[in-house]
Amino acid sequence: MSTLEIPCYSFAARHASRHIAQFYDHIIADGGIHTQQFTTLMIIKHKEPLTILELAQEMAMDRTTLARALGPIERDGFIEIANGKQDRRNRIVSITELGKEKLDVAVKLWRQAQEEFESRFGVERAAKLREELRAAAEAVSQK
Amino acid sequence: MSTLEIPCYSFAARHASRHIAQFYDHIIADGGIHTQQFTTLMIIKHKEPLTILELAQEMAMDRTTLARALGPIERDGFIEIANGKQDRRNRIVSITELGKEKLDVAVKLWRQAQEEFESRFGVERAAKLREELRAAAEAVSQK
DNA sequence: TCATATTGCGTGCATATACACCTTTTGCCA
DNA sequence: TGGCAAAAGGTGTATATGCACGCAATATGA
Repeated sequence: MSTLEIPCYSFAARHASRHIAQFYDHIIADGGIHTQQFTTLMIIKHKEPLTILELAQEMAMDRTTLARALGPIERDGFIEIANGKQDRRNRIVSITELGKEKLDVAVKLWRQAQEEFESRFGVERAAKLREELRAAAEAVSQK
Repeated sequence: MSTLEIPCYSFAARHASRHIAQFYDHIIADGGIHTQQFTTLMIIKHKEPLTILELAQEMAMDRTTLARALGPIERDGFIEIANGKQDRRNRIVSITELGKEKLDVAVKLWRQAQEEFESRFGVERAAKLREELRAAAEAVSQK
């Protein structure tokens, strides 16, 4: 594989991200949601109720990207988005009972994916990589 | 940042990929192409002429994803896609003179991004991360 | 209190990503 | 050599990603 000939850190990250995401999606897809949606539901469940902006900050994502990602899981009835009472600019996101049920199934599949990844890559090595990815994201995010 | 509360390797990779890509794009954008397009042009320049499938394999990408990514850079005149002579199923990709000019400018900006990343994250550490990303992608790709 | 700045959000647009399905062309072998 | 499998590629559909821009609601200060 001549992929390595361009030592671009961005390409390396993108490349790994694509393949790892595919790996997870192929395992989690049976649960009816994608890996990205799984993460979103997990955050919502543990932090609800919260606004679009708060959710975007929790996930370190662009606000508009996240807002659009909510579309499919709202359409499928996994979350609800209501108008804010105190501040009417806000949109309040919360998980539904159906969403919690989906999440319960997905969590089991996600654990399988996590374990399979650790099995293939190594537990210590995986933890180290995750920490380095977090640090790299932080390094490029600071002004 | 409570992002860390979900120790998902897929989310960590996606998160880092997003932010690193943004970091690179903000530097390279002045050259008129995106980071992903830069990588594509680099590969094409050094491997041309090559088919869609060969290019996709070089970049370890899905064939259809890559084929669509060629649209904008073909439209802008940076590459040409011709029909194969020997095998008429093939589409032969090559870079144009305009594409080479764009690439020359982009390479300079890309080097700036590389150096800035290494400056922020550390040269050795960055090299190690890139290698681990490559290994992780390989680990999840094998059957 | 009113004008203005700020905040929270939605939308249009463009690229990125990949799966399912289809057509065309080629290769192979009975 | 005729038919069928395999290969190369294109298209429809759906999610992911983020920038520029605009609107409505809130906060602020004179």
